[in-house]
Amino acid sequence: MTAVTHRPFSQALDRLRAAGLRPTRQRLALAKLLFDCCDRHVSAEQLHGEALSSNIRVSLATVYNTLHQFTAAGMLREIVVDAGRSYFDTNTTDHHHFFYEQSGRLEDIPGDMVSVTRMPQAPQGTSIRRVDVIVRVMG
Amino acid sequence: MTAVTHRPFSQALDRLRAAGLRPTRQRLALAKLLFDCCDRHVSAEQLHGEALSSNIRVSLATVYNTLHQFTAAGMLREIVVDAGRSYFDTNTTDHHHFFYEQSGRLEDIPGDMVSVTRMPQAPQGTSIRRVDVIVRVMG
DNA sequence: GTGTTTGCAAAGTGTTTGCAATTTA
DNA sequence: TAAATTGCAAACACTTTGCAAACAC
Repeated sequence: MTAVTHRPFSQALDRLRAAGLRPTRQRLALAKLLFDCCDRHVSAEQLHGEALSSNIRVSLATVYNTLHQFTAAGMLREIVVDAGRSYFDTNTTDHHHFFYEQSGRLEDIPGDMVSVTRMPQAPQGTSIRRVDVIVRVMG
Repeated sequence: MTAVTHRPFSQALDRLRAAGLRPTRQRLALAKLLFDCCDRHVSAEQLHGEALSSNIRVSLATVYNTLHQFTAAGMLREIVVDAGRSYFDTNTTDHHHFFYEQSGRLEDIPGDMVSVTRMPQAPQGTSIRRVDVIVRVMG
């Protein structure tokens, strides 16, 4: 009961420190919601809702700012599958997505389950930033 | 000079007829802008601008409606690469896209230049509607 | 004529911004 | 205390909607 005290924010804290972001109450709470569980795909609106449900007072604007800061810091990856809504993925490793067109849900496809072969050259003077494979499913 | 008269709207007309859409002045004009030239990637705003430049009186709402009707009829394909803007692609054959993150421009990659192998199974009770590969480039 | 399509303006969505008040180091 | 961060409300960009007028068949 001495050194092994429960430290609920340690992971979040470390992540923020590593990213050079001040660990404010809001950022810590959002980081905890995002990273303490499994891999997640959240929209800003969703995360804001979760924060409020958890009695974390945070404005939607701050949620947007925070999601973008986390993305810029490489802690999140932004996924676009649907005009008019951004999803943020806590899994930043190489992987792709199933998109359920009816429900709007996203699901990871592990990177090694899809191989893109015969990639074209990047056009003159450009470099490839990322290759997104989106498998759109129905039913 | 008899049967081979120039018929500027025939392609557009035929396409509309085939889709069961009444060939109204607006739809004909938009179809002409979309399909008379090469393969194109347009946003609604863009197409509306082109229509106005060509002295075609059409409202933005009608451009949206028309793009969606054409998409439903399989004449266009909607591409989402950028939250908050839809692009419509006149190339409905199997192919993929380069997306220039700086300019927001889209460019086709012929279907046979990319091979996706080792595709995962569609999840239980779903079927694959489409696989989109987006190669995001910078520079 | 009759049902479809259009235009307009208004409403809706999701996101960003400007700035004063607050918080962090 | 100085600089970063936050909240709010307003602004924004894009898209959809409702309904009367115009149009195609």
